[in-house]
Amino acid sequence: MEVKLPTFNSVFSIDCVIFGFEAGELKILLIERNEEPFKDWLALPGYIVEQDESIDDAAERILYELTGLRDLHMQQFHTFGEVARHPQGRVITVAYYALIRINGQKELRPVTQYARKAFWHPVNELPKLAFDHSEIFETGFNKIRRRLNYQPIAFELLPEKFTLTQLQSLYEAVLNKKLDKRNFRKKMLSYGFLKELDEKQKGVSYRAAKLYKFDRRKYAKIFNNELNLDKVG
Amino acid sequence: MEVKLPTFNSVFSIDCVIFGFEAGELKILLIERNEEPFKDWLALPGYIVEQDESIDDAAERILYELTGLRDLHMQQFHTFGEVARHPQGRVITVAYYALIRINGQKELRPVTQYARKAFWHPVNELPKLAFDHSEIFETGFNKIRRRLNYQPIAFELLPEKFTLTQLQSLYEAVLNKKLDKRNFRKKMLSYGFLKELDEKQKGVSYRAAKLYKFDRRKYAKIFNNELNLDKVG
DNA sequence: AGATACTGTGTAAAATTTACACCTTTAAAT
DNA sequence: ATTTAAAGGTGTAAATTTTACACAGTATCT
Repeated sequence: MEVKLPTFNSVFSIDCVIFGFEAGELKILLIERNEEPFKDWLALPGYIVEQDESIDDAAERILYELTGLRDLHMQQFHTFGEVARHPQGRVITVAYYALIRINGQKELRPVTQYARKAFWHPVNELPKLAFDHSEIFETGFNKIRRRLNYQPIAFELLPEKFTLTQLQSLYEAVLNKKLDKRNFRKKMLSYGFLKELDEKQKGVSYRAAKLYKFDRRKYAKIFNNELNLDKVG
Repeated sequence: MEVKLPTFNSVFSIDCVIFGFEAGELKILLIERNEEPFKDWLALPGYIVEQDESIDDAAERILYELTGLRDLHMQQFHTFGEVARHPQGRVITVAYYALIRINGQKELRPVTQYARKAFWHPVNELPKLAFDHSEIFETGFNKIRRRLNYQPIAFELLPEKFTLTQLQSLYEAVLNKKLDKRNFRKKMLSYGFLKELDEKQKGVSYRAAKLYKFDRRKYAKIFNNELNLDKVG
């Protein structure tokens, strides 16, 4: 492939805002950088796109290399292109988000040197991050807050089987407000895409709640793969 | 500024999906290309980002150079990064949209050689466009369709003074469905951000309609600069 | 047996959305 | 002057959705 295009020393990168939900708290994935610039700072997992990979592929690869996580459903949400956002040159970065079940087993283990470690951090009280990563995080958080209302993203954060109270507290964490229990349940169940299981919560020291499952097929059928979880909050 | 980053021959570009509204029809701005590849094809206005400009600045400049239009409120909506989307090399493009009042006076005149001419084309029955521009257009159209419901973008497409029927037919054009006249008016007026003027439409051969103005201040006050024009359609 | 902690449930009032049709006004045509 | 054509402008009742609100039931632990 002959390249005739005018070029300059420029780099595409990817940054990832990965949300998880644990102990009633919303968290994101951070790394501790092991490379200049911003060595030792906390940052979003992010790195440089290769010549022969699409940005979607790059996002998956980079997240894997920096955190050991794979096969997330990542989605681009904004591109940051200020001239001076990177101290070493012109770097335009495409930001992606994903949502994931945090899971004791899944180990976070960077497979490159660029990150010393990767870990979950509550979205409240985030420290200052490297580069413009604080801004990227804010933009991504606003994005999923809005998307919660018309896409079934909540279910990607919960275990496969969950109670209605868990679902509600996730909504409360993302929207940052209290919801009414009876109204929330009525609304959620009315959609018809939650499947009630013949199973109950285990290991709690109080009355165990029923477990539910998100039924992706029914959801797609009902909403033609999108629509209007409006006014849950 | 020392560049230590790994690089490869790569290019950032911008493509613009500019919407206008005229004669009850939604249109977008196309150019006729005067350069290989895709010479003589129709395309979205788009070109390459310079080293020392932010992508937002680049979007404004490029639109101006290819069409003569300036000072639009452009907003990024998606980044396209497939490896082979450009036949001459790796080009990642950030797509922007803007909405504008089409206006007999405003002349469309490219100021570079890259475009032979620029013109408005109805969004229905678009021909095949260069590169992946048809896909970019579709993505942008879906975006504004959704945004219509929670951002005051409709008013950017209409003349400063407009009738409620014009407003309604714009909504109908974007959403591609008929709305009920009485309900539409009730809803729109209930928001309280439309200012009724002491003026009527002129030059029509039937009863002239009242003119209204979008009151940006009231809008911001009411909605804290955003929210919920939900369920107009 | 009692304490603790969360589960699970219904109803009435208020607000919003929907469906629906005809008379009025203006300019142009006759 | 009268008629015609074309769009302007208006209200109400029914249906649906949203909201506000409280307490008895059950599992576990001590």
